[in-house]
Amino acid sequence: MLSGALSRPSLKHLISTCGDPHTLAQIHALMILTGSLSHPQSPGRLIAAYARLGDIAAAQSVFKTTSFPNVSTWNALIIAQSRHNSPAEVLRLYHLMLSDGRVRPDSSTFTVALKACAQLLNLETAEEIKSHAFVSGYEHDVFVCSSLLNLYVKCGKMDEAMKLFDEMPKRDIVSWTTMITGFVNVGRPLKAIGVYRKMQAESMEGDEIVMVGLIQACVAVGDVRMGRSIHGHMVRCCMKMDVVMETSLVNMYAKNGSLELAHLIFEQMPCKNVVSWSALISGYAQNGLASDALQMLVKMQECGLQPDSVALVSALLACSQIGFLKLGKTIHGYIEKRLEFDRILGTAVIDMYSKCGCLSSAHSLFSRVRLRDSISWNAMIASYGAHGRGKEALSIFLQMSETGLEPDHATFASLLSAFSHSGLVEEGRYWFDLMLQKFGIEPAEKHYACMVDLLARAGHVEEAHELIKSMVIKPGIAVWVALLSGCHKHKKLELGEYVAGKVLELNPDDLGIHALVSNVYAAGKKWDKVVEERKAMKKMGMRKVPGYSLVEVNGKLHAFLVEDKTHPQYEKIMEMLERLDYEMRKLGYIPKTEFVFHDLEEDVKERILCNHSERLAIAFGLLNTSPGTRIVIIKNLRVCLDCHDATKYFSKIVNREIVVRDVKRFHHFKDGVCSCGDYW
DNA sequence: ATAGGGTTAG
Repeated sequence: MLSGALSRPSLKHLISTCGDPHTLAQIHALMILTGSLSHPQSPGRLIAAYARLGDIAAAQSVFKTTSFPNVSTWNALIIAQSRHNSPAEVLRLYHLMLSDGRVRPDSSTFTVALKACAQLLNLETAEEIKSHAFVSGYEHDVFVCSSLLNLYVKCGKMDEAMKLFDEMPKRDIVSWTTMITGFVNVGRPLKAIGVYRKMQAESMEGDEIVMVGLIQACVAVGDVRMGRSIHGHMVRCCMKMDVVMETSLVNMYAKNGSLELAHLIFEQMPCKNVVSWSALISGYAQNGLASDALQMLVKMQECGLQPDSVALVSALLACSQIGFLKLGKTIHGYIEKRLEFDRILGTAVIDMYSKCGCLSSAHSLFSRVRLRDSISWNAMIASYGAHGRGKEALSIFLQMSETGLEPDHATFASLLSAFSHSGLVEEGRYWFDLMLQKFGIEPAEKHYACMVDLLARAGHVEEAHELIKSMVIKPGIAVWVALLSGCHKHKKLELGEYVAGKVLELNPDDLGIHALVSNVYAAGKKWDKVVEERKAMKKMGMRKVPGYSLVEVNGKLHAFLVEDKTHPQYEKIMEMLERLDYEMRKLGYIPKTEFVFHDLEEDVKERILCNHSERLAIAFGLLNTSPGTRIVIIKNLRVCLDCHDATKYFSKIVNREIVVRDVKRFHHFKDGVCSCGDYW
C-alpha cells in the first residue's frame, strides 16, 4: 500500500521536506526495498537530506553503498561536507573524485572546492582547481568566478580579485557583495563604499548581505550619519532582519558610543546568539564602560549562553581597565578549563595581568603561550615599559627580532615609550635612528613624543627641541607638551615660555596641560599670564573629570573619589591617614601644596592633599588586608607629586608593597622608594 | 537540482 503512494515525484518531495532522522531512515529503508535507490538522482537527494538533518555519517554511508556514484551523488556528499564545515574533507573528496576518473566535476563541484580553499587560505590548491575549471569550460561561470573572487579576497589578494571582477562578463549580487565585504575586510572601507556606488550605478540593488557589508564599512570609517541612513534604508525597504543584520547594527551603534541605542536594538532582538551578546559587551568595554560590560557578561550567562572567546576578550579588557584582578583570574581559569588559548585570548590575558599590576603573571603566561604574533610581543614590551622596566622591554624586543618577526610602528612606539619611562636615553637615541635606517619605519608623532619626552626629561632640552625642529610632519600637542614638561623640570624658562605659547596655540582641553603652562609662567614670574591661565583652568575645572582611585580588597573593587566622606569607614580611614601623616612628618615629609589648583589657604590645601583619592584607597586597603599584603591602586589621572612622595613614606612606615597605576604608567613603592626612581 | 557573498575580540 505504501509503495503505491511512493511514486517518484512524491518520494522526492518526501525526502526534501522530511524533518526528522527517524522518518528519513524509514524512507531510506523503503527506497532500498522498492529499488528506487537505483534511480540516478536518488542517492544524491538522500545524502543531501541526511546532511540537512546533520547526520553526516548516514550521508557517507549512502555514498559508500552507491556502486557507481554519478556527479550529483559526488556533489551531494561534497556539499554535505562543506555545510558540515569540513573544508579539508571537501578537498579530499574532490581529489578522490578526480582520481576515480569515471565522473567529471561540474560547476557546483568547482565552486564548493574553491570555497574550501578560501576557508583554508589554500591558494596553491585553488590555482590547480581554477585551471581545471577553466579548461572544463567554466571560465565565465558566475558561480565559479564568484568563488574565485572570494578566495582572493580571503587571501588578501584584492588586486587579483579586482582584475578578475573587471574581466567577468556577467556579475550578480554575490560577485558585487564579495568585492564590497572584501574591501571592508582588508581595511579599505572607502573603496568598499565606492564599489557599492558603482553597483547602484549599474542598477543593481543591494540586498541584506550588502547592507551588512556597508554597515561594517561605516564602522570602519566612523561615519555615523551614513550608518544611520543605511539603517533607515533597510527599514524603508522592509528588509528581513535577521540575527546577523541586527548584530551588525548593535555593533555599529555600540562602536560609535551610542550605547543606549545599541542596547535598545539588542533588547528588541527576537533571537540573540553569542555573537550579539559579544558585540554589545565589546561596545561597553571599548567605550570604557567596564562595569556595564561585565554586567552584560553575567546576564549572558544567566540566559544560559556560554561566553565564547570573543566575549571573554572584551570582559578581560574591562577587567584591565578597572584593575579587577580577581575577576580577571577567574576568567583566566575558565579559559584554561574550557577553551584553547589562541593569540588573541593569550594577549588579552597577558594585558589583563599587566594592567592589574601582576607583571610576573603576565610574563609567565607570555612564555607559556606559543602562538605569538607581533601584537602579543608588543603587549609584553608595552607591559614591561609601563612598569618602568625598560631593559626588560628591550630584551623582549630583541627576542622578538630573533624569531624573524618584523617590528612595526606599534612595536617601536612601545619600545620608545618603555625607554622614556625608564630614562634610557642612549638606547632611545640608538633605536630611534635604527627604526628608520634599518627597519624603514617613518617616525610618527607618537614616536617623536616619546623621544622628546625621554630627552627633555633627562635634561637634554635643547636636543629635544632640535628634534622637533627636524620633524617633517607638523608637531602636535603631545610633542610640545613633552618638551614643555622638560623645560619646567630643568628650569629652561625662556624656552619654556616660547613652548607654552606653542601649546596654547593648539587649544588644549586638558586641565593638566593648563596647570603645567601656568607653572611654567609662574616660574618665570609672568604673573599676568599666570592669572590668565588660572582663569582658564577655573572655567575648565567646572567640567573636569573628577579624580578617583580603585582598590581591590578581598576580591571586591572599591572606588574612592577625592574628599569622599560618604564611605562607611571614613572615620577609620582618616584616623589611619592622620597616623601616617604624623609618622612621615617625623621622617621628613613636607606637603607640596602647589599641586592643589585652587585659591585656598595653606592648611585647607594640605587637607585636600590628604584627601586625594589614592590616599583614601591606600588607607582603606591597609585597614582591610592582612599585614604584608600588596596593595594595587588604579587611578584615572596622573598621581600628583605630593601623593607620590607620601606613598613612598607609607610603604616604608607600614612595610608594604604599594602599586599605583596612573594614566601614564605603574609605580611600585617599596621600602620608601618608587620603581620609577622619581623619573616620571 | 545545486553551488558562491554576511555578525563579535588582543
